[in-house]
Amino acid sequence: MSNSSLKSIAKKLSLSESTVSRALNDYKDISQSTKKLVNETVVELGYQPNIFARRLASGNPECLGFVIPWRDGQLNDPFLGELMTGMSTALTKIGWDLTVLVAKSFENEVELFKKLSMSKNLSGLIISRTLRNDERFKILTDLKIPFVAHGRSINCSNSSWLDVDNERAFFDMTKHFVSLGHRKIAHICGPNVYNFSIQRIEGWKKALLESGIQINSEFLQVADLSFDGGKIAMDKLLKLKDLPTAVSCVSDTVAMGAMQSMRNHNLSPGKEISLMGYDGLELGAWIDPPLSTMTQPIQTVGKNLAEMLVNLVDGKKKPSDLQKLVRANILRRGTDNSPMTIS
Amino acid sequence: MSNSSLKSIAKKLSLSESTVSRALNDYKDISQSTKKLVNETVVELGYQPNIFARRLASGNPECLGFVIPWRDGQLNDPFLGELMTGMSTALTKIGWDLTVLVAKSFENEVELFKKLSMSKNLSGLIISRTLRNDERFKILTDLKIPFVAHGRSINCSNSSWLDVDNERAFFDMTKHFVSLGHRKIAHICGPNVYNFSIQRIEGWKKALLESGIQINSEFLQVADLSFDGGKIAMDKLLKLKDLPTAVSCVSDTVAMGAMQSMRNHNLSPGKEISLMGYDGLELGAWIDPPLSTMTQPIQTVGKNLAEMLVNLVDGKKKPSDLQKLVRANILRRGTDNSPMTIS
DNA sequence: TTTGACTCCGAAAGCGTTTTCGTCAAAGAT
DNA sequence: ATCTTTGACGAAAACGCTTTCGGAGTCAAA
Repeated sequence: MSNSSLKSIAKKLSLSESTVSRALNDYKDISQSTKKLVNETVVELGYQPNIFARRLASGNPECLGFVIPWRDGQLNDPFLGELMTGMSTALTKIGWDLTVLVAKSFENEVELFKKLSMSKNLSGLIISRTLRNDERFKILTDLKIPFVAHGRSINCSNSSWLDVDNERAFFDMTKHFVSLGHRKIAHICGPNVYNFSIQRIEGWKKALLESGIQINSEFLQVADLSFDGGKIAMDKLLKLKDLPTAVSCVSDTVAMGAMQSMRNHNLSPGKEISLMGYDGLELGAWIDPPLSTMTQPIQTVGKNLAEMLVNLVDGKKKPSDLQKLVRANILRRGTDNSPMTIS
Repeated sequence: MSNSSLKSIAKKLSLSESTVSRALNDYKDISQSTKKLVNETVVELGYQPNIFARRLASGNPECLGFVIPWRDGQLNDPFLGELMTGMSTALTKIGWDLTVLVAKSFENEVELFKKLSMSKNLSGLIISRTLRNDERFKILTDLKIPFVAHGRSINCSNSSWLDVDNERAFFDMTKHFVSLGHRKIAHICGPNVYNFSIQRIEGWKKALLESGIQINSEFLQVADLSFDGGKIAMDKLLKLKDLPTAVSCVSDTVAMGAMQSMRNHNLSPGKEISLMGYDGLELGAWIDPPLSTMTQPIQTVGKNLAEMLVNLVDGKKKPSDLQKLVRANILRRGTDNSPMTIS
């Protein structure tokens, strides 16, 4: 049971508790031989330190908080589990904990931050669902709460973040359509409150420009990040005189809405019009035809987020030194094909 | 900042720390007047107790662990977020924390349990994805770790659990098909290692019997809990001479696989053959035709799970007193219709 | 007046670590 | 041979709270 403590180890080795403690924490003023002895006794006795005592004494909570992105009563992020799995595995390695926090609204989230900054229960925070102009960056910085954001914002240059290279992803996607022979490539983007919406549009535009294709403003449709949003946006695209032959969608969900719209117009997704989503949702493979998309290594992302935050908390790095861009990869499943008639 | 401590309150009120502490913890030997005073000063100073000190002194970690159901590298539970949101909201009310744990395999999970039982870092555990014969019930009981299971098992009578009334759900679903005029109702069930597989079969059977419909053993197909599993199972059903007019599927995922199979056979889901899934996945609404299913109030479930575990930890109740069955509701979306030709 | 019960509070000993500081012997420098 | 450095460890305070115990005060009953 929890019988083993520092004291028991000290007694067994005829050492003082402080020596044992420092041996475990790898202090330089402890000889290698005693360190070895201590470590052996630790496994022998199955010693588990009392984390609360340690956290009290050291002042380091050794605990990261993940703010679950709960907004307007909606939450069904299929990545959540994988993301947290990544974080958790990274943290358990070093004996830290991951606790989850829920913010039901923006105000609620700010209030949460303030409480945390007072209680010092958490070493740092991981936030997600960043907006184009996300006030949380400033608030957390002012409150001196170490944090790393999953996603960027307009004012994140002095903060720590990890994001997908959205621009690159949609550049790649669009280029991929071009290489398949498409020239009339539309883009259904998300609301511009989200930073990634802008970035993804940018990638789409750049690829078109680089391919010598003029940008048709009618080919850019804004959509809510939902099934219905995608459907409505595609409805609009299908009203155009000159239809696109490929559509790059801001998310898989939106793409599935777009597919629904196409079916309503008696069009087969991937035939008359190709399309791709983004997110790599597994369920995209379950529909007919299976949706092509772009994936990112979510679990690695979670691991990286946690590791970055730990470095931040340890004070080894400044926030601005901890910024990371990961890359998304094309996953061809069925809805990206060559145009039926090369124009 | 974290300047305020028990001491500061005590000093301000000319009381001893111990009195303040007991006032906050609502001891009976503190007068109402001082309790009031203390509570006022608490809000005035914005006092936040140091949870680590409290947990160290009291011996109660005030912290629940949720074991993320990670198996064979697969994890995409869309409920996870909502479930944890429910738990977290219930816990924050009483100042407890929710930390997540990941078990990469069964062995890994058991090892985790053992460590926890030694370190006493957590007050209790919430486990999920219970099997028909789930060893974890015995292991956790033996280790004296308080826990509540999300889902039942064959040997859970002395433990605390919360589960959907699976039998009832599939009874209702099947009855619903009957009321639509169906008589030839098949069931695609899950692997029998899962407890709910058995229960759902049971519900299907009972409804048929109660409706005076003889059970056709060919109408029961086992499937892996995956898209492909559903597809394969439906392939088999479609090979029968006498086709079913309705199919009750163990999960939405399986149902979507079944739909794929139907399309491959030039059948329209919901026309020649009706079908329903289970889980209430939102994405079921995004496909064509939208999948009818059964839903449960996931967030409430999470809240209940947490509350049950807190009661268990507090020792107010015995595990066997904390068992709860919740009900799932039919959600008609499009694939449940009357048979084309009433037989 | 004494006794007892009851109310309210303070003193103090923990809880199990970390961390600073001091000590002491042995090794090195002068 | 003396002085200083270095290496390795122990003593003890601190972290901020909980909880037991005892004691002072009040009031009513004996």
